Amino acid sequence: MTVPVNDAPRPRRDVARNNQALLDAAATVFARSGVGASVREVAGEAGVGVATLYRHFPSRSDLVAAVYRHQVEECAEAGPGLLASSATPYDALVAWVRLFVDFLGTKHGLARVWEGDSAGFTALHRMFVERLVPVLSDLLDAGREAGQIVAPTSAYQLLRAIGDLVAWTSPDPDYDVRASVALLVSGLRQRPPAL
Amino acid sequence: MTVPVNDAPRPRRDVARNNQALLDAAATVFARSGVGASVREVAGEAGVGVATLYRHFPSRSDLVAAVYRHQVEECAEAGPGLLASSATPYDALVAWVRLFVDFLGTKHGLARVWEGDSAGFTALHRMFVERLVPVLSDLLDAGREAGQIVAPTSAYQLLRAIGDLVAWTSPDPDYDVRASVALLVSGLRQRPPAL
Amino acid sequence: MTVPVNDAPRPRRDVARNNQALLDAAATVFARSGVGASVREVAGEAGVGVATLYRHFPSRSDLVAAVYRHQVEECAEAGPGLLASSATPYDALVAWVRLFVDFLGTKHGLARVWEGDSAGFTALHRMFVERLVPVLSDLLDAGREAGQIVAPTSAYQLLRAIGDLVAWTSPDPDYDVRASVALLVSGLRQRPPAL
Amino acid sequence: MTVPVNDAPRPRRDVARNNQALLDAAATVFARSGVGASVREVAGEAGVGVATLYRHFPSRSDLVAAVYRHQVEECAEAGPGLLASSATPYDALVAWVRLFVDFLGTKHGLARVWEGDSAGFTALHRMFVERLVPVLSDLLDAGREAGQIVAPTSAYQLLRAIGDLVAWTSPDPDYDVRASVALLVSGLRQRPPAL
DNA sequence: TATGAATGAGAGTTCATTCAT
DNA sequence: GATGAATGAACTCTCATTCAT
Repeated sequence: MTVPVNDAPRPRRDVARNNQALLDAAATVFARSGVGASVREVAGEAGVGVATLYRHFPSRSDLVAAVYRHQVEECAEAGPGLLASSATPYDALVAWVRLFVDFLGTKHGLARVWEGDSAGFTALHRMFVERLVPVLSDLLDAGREAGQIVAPTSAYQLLRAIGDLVAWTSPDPDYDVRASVALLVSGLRQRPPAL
Repeated sequence: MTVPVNDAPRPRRDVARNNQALLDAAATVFARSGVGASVREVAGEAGVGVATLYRHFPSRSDLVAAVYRHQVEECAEAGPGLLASSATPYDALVAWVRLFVDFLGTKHGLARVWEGDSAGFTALHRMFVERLVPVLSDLLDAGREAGQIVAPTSAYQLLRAIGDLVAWTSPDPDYDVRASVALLVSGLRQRPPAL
Repeated sequence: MTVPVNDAPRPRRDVARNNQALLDAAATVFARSGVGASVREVAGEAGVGVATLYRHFPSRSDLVAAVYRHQVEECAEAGPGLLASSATPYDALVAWVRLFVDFLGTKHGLARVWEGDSAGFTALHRMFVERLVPVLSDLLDAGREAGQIVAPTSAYQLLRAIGDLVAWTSPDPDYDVRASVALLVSGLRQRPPAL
Repeated sequence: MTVPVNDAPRPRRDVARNNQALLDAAATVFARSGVGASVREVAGEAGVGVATLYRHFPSRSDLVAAVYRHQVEECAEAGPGLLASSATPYDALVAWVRLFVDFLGTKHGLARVWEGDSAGFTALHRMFVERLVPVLSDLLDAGREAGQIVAPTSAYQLLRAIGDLVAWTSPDPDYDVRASVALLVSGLRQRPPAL
């Protein structure tokens, strides 16, 4: 009798190590030079050859998505809990947006997530839509049901607005991104003007 | 024999012509390919050599600023009139924002205006601050005096938020920039949540 | 305890299997993508790792030679028979050339056999010279003895000419390699012009 | 009255100089490393940057064609004269082939001219067909009319056969390309065997 | 003054070969 | 013995900017 313990042999030690090194390096480099950083810079930071980077992440899209996957997941998973533990749905929404802003806050150039696939952001774009939109949608629904939210804004629309606001963050002492996001969220409480 | 009548002689005819041709070309190209368009594309569109472009506008910053100067002026000048002709200061603010959004609407990649001088946007940045911030400031003050605006948002803060929202516009049928801006403006009517 | 019965123990079953798989794969791949095909393609076709390929055939030269060894042998062995069964030595020569052309016909890029070892063809080159030149030499001698061949062309010279003609075959509907070879062989029947 | 001396202003001195330097360099490098040599090698040999090479010759095809244009022209132009000055059409053919072989003789890797456009030889291929085929065709026709040539070989077919024979020339003391070509041409004098 | 050719660094990507597992 | 991940040099091509004409 044959007992296939595991179809896929466990990954080699060094492969896993490199993979992690690449993710760490990419995170560092992306934070430093923006998401458009050169592949060489990332590989160099990780201490591996460029081809190794290509082996692990065939397209830039894959790398970008991989780098942010964990954080996207955390964001997505936090939604229901916040809804349960907050005083009101609107409070939950605010709390979740805070989380999302914290996540995006340190990344440069992440606004380009929204540009179709022009720059290799398709995978991350999809992750955002697939994981985050439903979560935010639930929060908005709850807020609407409670009468706290009246603006007819879709989850995607709001997510993207926040994203655009936060993602191109540049160090400007006279500008407070979080205040802008707060303004935006605050706008949900009433009918917005026609523009 | 040459007699320099004047220290700053009026510019030669062809120089002026080239200058205008370059501005027109840049406007066209920026609208088509974004502000990051290649210098060759602009020079080619204007029908002049690249070096001519460099002579007229030593840095990209200068070119970008020159291209948008007129429109920035128009925006700035429209402020007082709107305040006078609108039913309420808030209405005037909304109307002015509409103008501003219209202005930014057709440019691609203008978000970079806010990135210090990283991509040569310093001059435009300064124009925005010098001409537009005071105008928007007046509008906000009026709204506040009328009790219509309560959020403690500075003119610069608001300008930049709108800019970030509008400028990275990519053709996404599921996203409506103006709706996001409306949300933001609507948020001015009450105290925003702490974030 | 290990008792080495034999200095050269017969190869392990799987080793032999891999060897054959590699040869088959190489034949397939060479026919499809040319002799310059990537090592990964060959290894992949064989279903083994690249390093296995390198173990079996340390240099590309070895692989190429091994792949064509059988066919070279067949060609070599057919010579005497043709001489015996053909009406005239010249007919035998033509028949043998046909065989040789058939052999080369399906391989791409085999002209490089003649480039010293630049691309790893030394081993195959040697096989050609050692096995085929004598056979062709006999055919030429017979033809000469019968008075059918008068051009002072050596076997190596002729072999190589045919090889160059046939081997760089590219799919060109306006070109018929066999016709060129026929022309060449036909030239043997008289003194060629000085060139 | 306007007298347009020349619509296109005469090329700048340095441009012409660079152009020539590039052609010379390419000729040198092609002779040394083959036609597949890297663009950097050519640019380096010419003492210019790679981009300069790209400006002058946008595709490899253009460079290759330019390098050999003069010689192709000479070959083409020599045809009629040879026909007039030779004792017989066949002698003229032989003389012309000699010229052609001289031309191809020093180039490495020129066999690839015949590979469709796979490697950037399209332009040269076209030159060969357009300029040389008609010339060779006339020679063959004359030979046929004189009864000296009987093989039903087209000019293109013959040109290509010679090309394949000559072009992959590698330094092999035991092999004489010219002898092979002589054999081929000699074959034209009678019906070739079926192959 | 206007031109566009020259520059050279840097981008992404591929591949034969080696080496740790 | 077999594996396939890692390597790093090589490739083509592009661009903002400078400089000779």
